[in-house]
Amino acid sequence: MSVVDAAASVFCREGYAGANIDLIAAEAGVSRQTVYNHHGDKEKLFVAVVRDLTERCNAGIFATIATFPDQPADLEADLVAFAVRMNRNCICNRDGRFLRKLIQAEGERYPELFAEWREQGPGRTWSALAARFARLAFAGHLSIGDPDVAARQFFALVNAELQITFMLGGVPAEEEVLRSASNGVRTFLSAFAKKKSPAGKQAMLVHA
Amino acid sequence: MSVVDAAASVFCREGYAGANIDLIAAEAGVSRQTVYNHHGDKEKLFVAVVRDLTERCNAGIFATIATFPDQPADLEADLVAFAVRMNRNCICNRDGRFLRKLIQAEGERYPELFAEWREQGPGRTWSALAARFARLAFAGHLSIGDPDVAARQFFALVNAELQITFMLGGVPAEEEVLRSASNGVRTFLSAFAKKKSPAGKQAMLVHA
DNA sequence: ACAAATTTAGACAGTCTTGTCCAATTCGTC
DNA sequence: GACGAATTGGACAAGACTGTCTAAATTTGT
Repeated sequence: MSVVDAAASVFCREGYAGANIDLIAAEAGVSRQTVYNHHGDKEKLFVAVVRDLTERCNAGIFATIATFPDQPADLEADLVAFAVRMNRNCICNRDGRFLRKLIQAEGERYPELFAEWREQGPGRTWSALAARFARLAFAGHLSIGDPDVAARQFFALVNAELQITFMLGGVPAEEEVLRSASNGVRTFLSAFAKKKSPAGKQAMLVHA
Repeated sequence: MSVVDAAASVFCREGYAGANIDLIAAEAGVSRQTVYNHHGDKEKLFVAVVRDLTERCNAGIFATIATFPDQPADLEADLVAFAVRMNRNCICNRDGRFLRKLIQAEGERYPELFAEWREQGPGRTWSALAARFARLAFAGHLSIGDPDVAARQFFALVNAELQITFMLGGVPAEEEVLRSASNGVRTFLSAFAKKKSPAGKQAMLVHA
């Protein structure tokens, strides 16, 4: 395991103040001196950890958004599958859990660092996701007022039942993720499903 | 400020490991020795802080749930007002923010303590809230499948736009809270509003 | 006003951590 | 195999923190 990875693990488990460099070095399988050679001091190492996690998480999120169902065969099933993918690959995986915890625990102590995360991360991923929902709406699959609001509500709904597990740093079981996503998507579609008014146009666009 | 209140503040700001007793004593306006006389050691003090916050937060949440609109004059407006009350009095206030942060940061280190919180807190408040939604549905105001799911989704929706602010430990502005609640309730009612099939019964029950 | 209880300031030992220095060893590359 | 670069282990000083102790000061109840 690389030094940065080991540091991420220890910073998350022990907090910034509680993390000690000896433990990080041991977990990385290198000597303490090597840690200092590579990263200067504890604070620089921490910054490197957050930047690394941010980058990897963003890459994962964008890759997953690329799998958003633009031409859904079965809209409900496709959205559930998308939500589960997002959870598994971005939210519940190692990087996602670590980054979330570091933001929550140390965000206030490093305003500029986490402002950077906010721009690079949520600032970009939310609009990308909103754009996909806007496209679904434009194609006649959904009836959406504000795509940004819809994207945030989609996310909130499919994670609604996992909040407490996330709070305690746990990893929800596969079936919990699926259940939360299924319930969330059902409610989401109840609220945003295309009204059946111009049924012909809807059916046409579905198969366009 | 009491010792426990000062300790809550410092534990939240600095993390458990980073919190030092001198600072807590200074913030509480007492000597360090008094802190030790009252609470034994750092770990006992931390446990006292979490129990205190849990108790106060639960009291606030139950008090707010008691204001749930059972006989709504204007269902949408009443639910928005309820959500705003819940946010202001339980989620965004000092105790709520502190307890959330301590759970996120130290939950894994004290499994039994936070298991206790989970039983006393979410375990009871969620069913209380679900019961109120079940009552609304029974009275014909909503069309709900599973009240527990609906309660969690309601909560998720009205907080959907505040997640990032919460993550960074900030306090959303009053207008943000209102906007998130309004958007959330609108979507919630789009999904769960009573279908207009037995309109007579619905109207009758509304004024019963 | 007096006695008991509590609080206070300060000193203290013991432990831990950070970050540096250095000599010896290992590694990568030619 | 040889040479330069990187890594290692260990020692080290400086500082911080916890938890204890004690004697003096202050508050409290009566």
